[in-house]
Formats: sequence, C-alpha cells, structure tokens
Amino acid sequence: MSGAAYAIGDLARQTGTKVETIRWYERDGIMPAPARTEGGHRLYTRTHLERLAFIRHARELGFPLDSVRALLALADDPERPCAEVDAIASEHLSAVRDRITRLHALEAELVRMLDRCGRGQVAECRVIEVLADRTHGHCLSQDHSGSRL
Amino acid sequence: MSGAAYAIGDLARQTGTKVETIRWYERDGIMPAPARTEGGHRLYTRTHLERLAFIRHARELGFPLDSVRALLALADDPERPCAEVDAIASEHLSAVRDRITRLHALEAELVRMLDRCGRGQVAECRVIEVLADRTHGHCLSQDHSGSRL
DNA sequence: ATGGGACCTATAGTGGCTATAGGTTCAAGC
DNA sequence: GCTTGAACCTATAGCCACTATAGGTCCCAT
Repeated sequence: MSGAAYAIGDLARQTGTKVETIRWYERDGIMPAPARTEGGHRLYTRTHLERLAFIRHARELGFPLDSVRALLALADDPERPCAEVDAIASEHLSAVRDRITRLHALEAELVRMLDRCGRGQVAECRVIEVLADRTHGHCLSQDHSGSRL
Repeated sequence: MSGAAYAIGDLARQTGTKVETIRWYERDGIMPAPARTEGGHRLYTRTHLERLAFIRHARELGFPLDSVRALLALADDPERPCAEVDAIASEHLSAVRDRITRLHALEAELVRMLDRCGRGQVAECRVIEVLADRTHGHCLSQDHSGSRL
C-alpha cells in the first residue's frame, strides 16, 4: 500500500525519542513489532510513526504508560464516548495538582530552613538542626505512591 | 555505655519507616550495620535512631539519598562552614522550583485540553486530537533527569 | 570491496524503595 | 520448661520508564 518505510533511527529523529526507548516500547508491548529486513533491521510504517508520536506526546504530558495504553485503545475506537478519555485525563490532572501542592509545601519548608541559615559553621546551622530535630515530626504527609513528590 | 538498645521494629515505629527500608538503608550503606544478637537480630543504639530520623526527615523534604549522605557527612563535622550545607539545600530548592514550573505548564496544558472536550465521541475528542497531533511539536521541554516532572 | 555509521541482542543499572517466600528467633504466657 | 505467634532474618524479584554498555552484524555510499 503505502510506499514509505522508516528505519528505527528515522522514527527516533522524527519523534525526538531515543532508539533504545523505541526498542523498549516494543518489548513492553506498547509499540507493535514492525516488519524486518532480511538482515533483521526494523522497518516501520507511517502508522508506527503516528503511534509513537502519540505515545511520546502523552508521556510529555506526564501520563503513565498504562494511561497511554488506555488512551491508545480509545483513540483506536472512535465510537466510544469521549467521557472515558476525559476521565483518564482528569485523573491525571488531579495527580499533577496533588504533586504541585506537595511541592509547594516542600518549597516553603526549604525556604524557611534556608532563611535562617547564618554564615557560620555547621555547628550552628539551622538546616542541619531542622533535619536532626526529631520533635519536628512528620508534618509533610507520607507519600505512598513511589515517593514522587 | 548507654543502656538502651532498639530492635529494628522500634526504629521503624519511632521514625515512621518500614522495616524493609531500614534494612535497605543498611545494604545501601547510608545506615551503618548495627550489632546483632546471638540469633542474628539487629540491635540499634540511640545514635542509629538519630541518624535514621535525620535521613527520613531529609527524604521527606525530597533530598535525594546522595544529598542526604553529603548532609550527614557535614552534620558529623561541626567545624565545616555552613555554606556547604546551604549549597546543597539551595540546589535542591532550585530543583523543586524547576519541577513546580514544569508541573504548572503541564497543568495548564491538561486544562486546555480538557476544557475543549465535548461530551461526544472519541472521534471528535479534543484530547485525543491534541495527543495525536504531530505538528504540535515538543513545546514542553524534555526532561533528562529520569522524567520525574 | 571497504569503511564506518546504523543497526542488532542481551544484560545490567538507575532511584528508592516495596513485596514476597521461606525460614529462624525471641519473649510472653501457661 | 514449653508453646505459640509476632517479630525477625535472608534472598530475590518487582516497580517505573527508561538508559547504558558490550560485543557483535548489517547496510549503503564511495
């Protein structure tokens, strides 16, 4: 059908993806295995290129690969209601906002520490003091989802 | 010298750390190996407890373990200038602010996508459209540090 | 025909833990 | 002293999404 075929390096250049990442996507299963040359080099089609572009774009927006998988499945089935897409994106937005909130708290805490850091020695350093202070307790909530603040 | 000795579970309870994490810290080297009972159970001292509390507190503030190691080394040497501590904390603060900035950009992009999502079908879904749009390019900067936005 | 860049596989490493399996030890209660 | 069961032990694999390396093979332009 379509004439153009792409080597893995072409896909990499066109989508700003590392070659290793593309191969990893294939092993992972999110990218379908392409045809091969006699010598074993991968030969991609435009369809592959578009799928990879979609994946990379979603990843740039911070969607985890599982969400990308779900979004791809929805994109491949245009009659499904948009609400499912909306749900995935909304959930991700919440996660992003959560992280922003936590990072703001962190930032404030760091600023507070640093503000009080004199120019002296470690012995009277507020930063070390704060870190060593066990009475300070766990004011920042524990993160149970892989500690990515 | 000091009488009190703690089991690993005591340390865990007192610092809000999982037992497995404490053992991992020991293998990692950031926590020194404690004495053992005849049967092989770990016996910690107050020094261990304080060190673990320091580590956990720094981790709560998002310092990577390598920075925690550096901070511990400084804390153990009270004559060193406070500026070194300041530098580590300031660098971390910059990193946190960077992440906040990137997450804000992300949030805006997600909101923009979602705002335009109608109640229809995937076929005309803006979210899918945006993700599939290769002309959209790489407006969000690539993250080379482990993709933790 | 040859050179070298692009490609191949397989494996290990990143960070910071978490989880599981399968066994041993300790301390409290009887 | 004996039993129970919670807490402890080691070793290993898994998480996420790649990245890096080693050691080889292929393709194409000259």
